[in-house]
Amino acid sequence: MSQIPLARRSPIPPENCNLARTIEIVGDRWTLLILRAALYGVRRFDDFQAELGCPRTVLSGRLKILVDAGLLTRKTYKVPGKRARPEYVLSAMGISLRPILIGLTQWGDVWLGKGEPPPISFTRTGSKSAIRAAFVDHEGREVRPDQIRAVLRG
Amino acid sequence: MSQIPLARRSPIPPENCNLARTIEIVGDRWTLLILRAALYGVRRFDDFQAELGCPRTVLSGRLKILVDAGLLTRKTYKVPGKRARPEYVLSAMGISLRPILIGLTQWGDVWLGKGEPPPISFTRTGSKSAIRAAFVDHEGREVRPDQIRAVLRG
DNA sequence: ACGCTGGATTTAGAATCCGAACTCTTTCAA
DNA sequence: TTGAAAGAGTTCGGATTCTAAATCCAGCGT
Repeated sequence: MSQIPLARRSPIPPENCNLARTIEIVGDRWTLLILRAALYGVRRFDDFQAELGCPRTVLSGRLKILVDAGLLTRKTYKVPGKRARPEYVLSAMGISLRPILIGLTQWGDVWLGKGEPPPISFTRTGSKSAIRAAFVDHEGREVRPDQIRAVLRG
Repeated sequence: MSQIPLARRSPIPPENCNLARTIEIVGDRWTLLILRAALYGVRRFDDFQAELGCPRTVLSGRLKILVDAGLLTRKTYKVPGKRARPEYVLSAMGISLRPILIGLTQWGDVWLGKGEPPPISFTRTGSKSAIRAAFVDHEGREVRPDQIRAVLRG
């Protein structure tokens, strides 16, 4: 079934791979859920907390990490008649994770959705048919998974 | 900068979302690295361990989770003159995560690669130019990020 | 019988997680 | 002027989970 030939080691040690550095940042339960919420427009501490139901200590720590890493920007907002408060807004760096989050969602729809239609799907503006995360070449044409080749630098 | 309008909650509670179920499985440091190695062809316990440098207890537990979830299949291999051993081979379910791993890698290349060219890149078979993660419509044509709309079921 | 090898569990200590309560500051209302 | 409310955290034990290292176990070759 698997077309992947046996290997004892990967061609690139994980710690040299940018994937590992990425996982350092987003590779945990809460962080990905925080980013999901942020992509839907959630920005405030208590809103994140109500959304995730995670301990406030953990949320506070994760937000700090995401700000330090540059995925979130800490700004100040002020509702008239209320005191100024911080809000956590996605940076371009954070927004660019959107295809991956949607890709993960769609993977879950396919493999974990128990026959039910997915609760949320994505379309092009003004169209009805669904879009999906995929790979494209430099001209914007889809590259199917079996056409993908890895190329080592060297 | 952010075009995302403020929201107090996401339109779908995380626990109903297939993304959350996905994150339950792959949302930790080691699991994603295990899948990375598996996609490169690593299959055996000690090879995974040497590759990741993670505690054997953790590896053993994670492999069990991935087998139970259906991403890995536990098979038996036998080198003549040695005893039979289990090996952990990606199922179709596991292999279909490859685009996401590649997407994460490329995200890291862009945002975390310190000016260096990425150690590994991806192309279409027989081509030289790089591919990238994006969205496509049902005909395989790219949809730009600002054209994406989320549609709720109901 | 003995050691080797690869897969996996045991153990003890460190780090992390969790929930609940508490702090701090400004604003509004009595 | 006193006090309650709101939002964003921090503090605090106790429960999990992680880590590293040692150990166990089964079959193979000698």
